[in-house]
Amino acid sequence: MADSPKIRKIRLHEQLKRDILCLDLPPGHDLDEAALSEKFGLSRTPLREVLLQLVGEGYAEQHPNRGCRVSEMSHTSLRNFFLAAPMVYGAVLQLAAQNAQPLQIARLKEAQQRFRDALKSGSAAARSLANNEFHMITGEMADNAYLQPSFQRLLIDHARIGVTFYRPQTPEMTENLSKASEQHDAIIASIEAHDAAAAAQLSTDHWNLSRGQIEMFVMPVGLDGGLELPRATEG
Amino acid sequence: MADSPKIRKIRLHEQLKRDILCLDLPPGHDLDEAALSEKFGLSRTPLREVLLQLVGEGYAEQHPNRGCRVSEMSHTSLRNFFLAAPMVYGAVLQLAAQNAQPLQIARLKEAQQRFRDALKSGSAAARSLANNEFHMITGEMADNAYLQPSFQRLLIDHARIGVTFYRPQTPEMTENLSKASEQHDAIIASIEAHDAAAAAQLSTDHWNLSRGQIEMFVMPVGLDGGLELPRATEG
DNA sequence: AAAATACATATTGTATTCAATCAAAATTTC
DNA sequence: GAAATTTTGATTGAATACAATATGTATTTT
Repeated sequence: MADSPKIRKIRLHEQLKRDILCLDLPPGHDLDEAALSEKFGLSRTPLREVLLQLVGEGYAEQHPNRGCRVSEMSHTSLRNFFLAAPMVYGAVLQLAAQNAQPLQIARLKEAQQRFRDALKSGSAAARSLANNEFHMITGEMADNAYLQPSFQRLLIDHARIGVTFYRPQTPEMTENLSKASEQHDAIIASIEAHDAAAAAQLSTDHWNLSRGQIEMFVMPVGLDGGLELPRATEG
Repeated sequence: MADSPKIRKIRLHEQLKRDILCLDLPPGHDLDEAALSEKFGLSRTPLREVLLQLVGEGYAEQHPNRGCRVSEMSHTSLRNFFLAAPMVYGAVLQLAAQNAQPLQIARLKEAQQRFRDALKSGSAAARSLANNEFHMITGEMADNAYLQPSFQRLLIDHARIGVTFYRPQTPEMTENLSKASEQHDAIIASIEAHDAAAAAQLSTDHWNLSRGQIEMFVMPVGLDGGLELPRATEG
């Protein structure tokens, strides 16, 4: 097992990204330099470079003299997410359909297989990470350096939202997950056919499904029946 | 004149950004650590952090064991730029119209004044930088952390393209510049009126004007008259 | 003479050390 | 006893020293 500082640095980077995506490192969590430095066997200098990279990629935020923290997720960011995501996702999938290379399509199919596996046996985190990988590949396919940065940031919070909200607890939610998987298959087909229009439509559909799922969590149907509510108090 | 390492670091960051935007540091130019370190009176450690930040912001690219270079601009990137820019610019201006704060509007007006000044007296670089500041403020107004990264990257290359192509050499090009200035005024008005639809339309107009100007350079009208052309040969 | 290999040099990457800044706790003063 | 100030501990930021990697040149071999 090769193990050099360079390898450790890459591992650290990958590990932190995964931990942030699946909320093992929750929003706002302090990324302590000394602790991480010791844990990953790297001195603080290369470690800080990794943290700066994460900041550049949108995984973390830097506060002067206060170190780095995992990017926050507020109600404001959620709203902005819903505003930007449909547009960027649509554009990316259209371009993906136009530009996808055979090798990338093969990788997309593999990712989709992993997503299917995660649906059966995995946790919410595993599903979300697999879904993230799938969409990351579509981003590569689009091959547009100007869209990529926003797309990447959207994917970060899409994954984190997914971990939070995609915990199937009702039959309808489980059904939605298999629908999402079917849509992935359709997306692959549209990309393989280089059908940009179909890809755009599928993007909309996929997005609407995702949004519906999230809405079920954010705005659940109220509970029926005889809860004894305390009298309202000011304060 | 206060002068601490922190200040020098910020100055270095600002200076490099400006130099890259106005092509004083052209695409592909090597950002030598030792040289910059000496020039700005900083050790290599904070200098490297600035370079990493520039990489994260899209100003530079990092190659393992080969240091950092100013981001490249190829025909591919130009095409991708034209694909992404109208969409993102439109979205940003709409959101700017919705969300702009009075203080930001005041700053936008100041930026527009500087743009007007640059039109009269400045160089192509000065005009492009002033234009860049104007649009940067609209990006702040939009206040959407997901769109911001792509918008920022577009602005970088918009500025660099501007320096290259916005050198008025014909009356029509000069006329275009004052049209652009008028459009800025109209954009300010639409933002101040919180009229998102008007802002969207102006974004399209502004973009079309910009694209037309660039096209005049990329695809100039052919030269008339008696050039003795060699016989066509197969390549 | 051309190609390949080895060596020298320059540059990047990492580690360690030192300085500055911030937050919190304890002491002093009102 | 409460508020303000000083002091202390911890953490971030910068500089220097060291190691590894790559490129270019020179020498050797075919």
